[in-house]
Amino acid sequence: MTGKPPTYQRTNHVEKYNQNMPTAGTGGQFCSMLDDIEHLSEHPPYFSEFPTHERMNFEFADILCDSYTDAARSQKRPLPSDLGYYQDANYCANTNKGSMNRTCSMSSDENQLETIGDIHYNNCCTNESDLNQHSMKQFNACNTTNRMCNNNDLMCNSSDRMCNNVERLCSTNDRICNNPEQQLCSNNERTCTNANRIYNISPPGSPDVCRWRNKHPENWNSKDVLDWLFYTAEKCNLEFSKLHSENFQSISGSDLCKLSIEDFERIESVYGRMLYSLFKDLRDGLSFSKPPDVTEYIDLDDVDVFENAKRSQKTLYHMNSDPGLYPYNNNNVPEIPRYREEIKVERSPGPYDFHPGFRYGCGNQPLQPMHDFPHFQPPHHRMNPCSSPNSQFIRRFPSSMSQPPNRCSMHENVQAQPPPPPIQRRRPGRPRIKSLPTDEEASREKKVKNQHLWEFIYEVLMNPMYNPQYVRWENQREGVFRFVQSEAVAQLWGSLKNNDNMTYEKLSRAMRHYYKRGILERVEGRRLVYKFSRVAMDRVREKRHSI
DNA sequence: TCAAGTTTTCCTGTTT
DNA sequence: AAAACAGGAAAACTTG
Repeated sequence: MTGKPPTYQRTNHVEKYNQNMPTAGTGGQFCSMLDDIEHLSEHPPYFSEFPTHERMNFEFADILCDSYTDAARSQKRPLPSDLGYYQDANYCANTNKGSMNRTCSMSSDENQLETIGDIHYNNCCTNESDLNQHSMKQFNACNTTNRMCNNNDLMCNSSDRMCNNVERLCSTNDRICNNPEQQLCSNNERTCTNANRIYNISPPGSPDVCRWRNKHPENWNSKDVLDWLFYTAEKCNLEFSKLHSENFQSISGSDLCKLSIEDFERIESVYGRMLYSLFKDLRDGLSFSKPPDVTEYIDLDDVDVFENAKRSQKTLYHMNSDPGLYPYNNNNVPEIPRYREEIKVERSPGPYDFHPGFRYGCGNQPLQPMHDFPHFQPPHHRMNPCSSPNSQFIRRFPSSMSQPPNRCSMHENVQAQPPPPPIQRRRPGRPRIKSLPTDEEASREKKVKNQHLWEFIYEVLMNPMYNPQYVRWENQREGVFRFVQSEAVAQLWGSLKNNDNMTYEKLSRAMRHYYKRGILERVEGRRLVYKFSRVAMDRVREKRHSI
């Protein structure tokens, strides 16, 4: 790699992003950037313009490279020889933030530029000397603590902007509390303007991902364990690529409490010791008060969004001023966490909550009209058993996850449950749809059902809301990916197909059909790992370009 | 209406 | 022991 990058010049859209950054959630940022793709296609992709979120940078880099390359080709503009330079700058930052060891390679070779958006799993400069060597310090140099870039012109000083994804989403509660109307309005404007790329479902970063904070680890379910793991990984800047999160997938909190440090090291060879130390603090060093009653459902017909937000102000945690469970001291070492006093949580949508006609924004900003988002329209007849056409309830727990014993108890006041019917074996094959949809519904569902499973999986992989929490690339260039929360992905797929009964077992069966059809290739000896064939990768890229 | 393609469901057995 | 994998069979569903 030779040559000196041209001087960076701030452009208007950067200003715009920076204005948006403090309050927009991940989806909002991502969509806002996509809005500007047209502009960016006219300019070399200066990835260092996109601070704060390495995953988003990474996904976005793929799109930007393709977009810019395509635009340059179509207009017969020469591709800059230093295009890859900026990518390297970007990925150095990513690596130093502890996210992923990956970089784009740079080449003036035509074929290389053809796939400039691909990811090469080469070595990436990981320290300041490497950056100096590449003369990129002025652009996006990272300091040795792997936490900050030193380009003040580009980076946001606001703690809001610098916070990681989990922090941002968790603190949304507080933002809503601080200024609910302004916040909700601005989020409405910003969030997910590109329906083709962002799903209309509640993000995994909704306040439920912090639910583990509310209870002793002994009472965590397997989802809480994963939420804690990802929170800790983000907080401590662990490298997701090295984190064996799948080994925690089926572990409950009580099981986790029983594990020794050796067990932790066995199931998580890289960070096991550190995780054990942090978990031990949670397990032994804290006191918890038993949470009071939790409202399971809320009747949306009676909800005024702003009133709901104001009401939440009285009940939700004040996380904005919360330094986090693992506040950092001057040495960037997590300190012993402290829990806040338990406060009633009136309602917080779960990561897999769906609601016909509304979708969730970021964090606890729950309700937004969904008319503009046909891509992931939740099906109308996928309703909670408690619901009725005029009274719709948000389901708090996904069907595949741990559920409260009585879904309807809040509204039915703990009625006695009838004895369970005798287990009957259903006939094999797909059951018939119970009710015929309306024309409108049929049209919408038709669009949704046009998407094949493998395309859905790819979209999820490209969505920073779900990657790496639900799925993640093992090697994006080769199309190798891994399920992190397999049942959660199955839930997403099931909701898309109006199928409450979808499980990973069934989803994986459908995936295995792809082996014969050449869409997927086997990855021997690795659980939950699949690989897109070259053909599939090419097809899905074509499709994305055509959007 | 039909055929082909796709997905879902159930199943048994194997591997990790 | 449990989860994941493998793949056959049958049925439901979509699309052209």
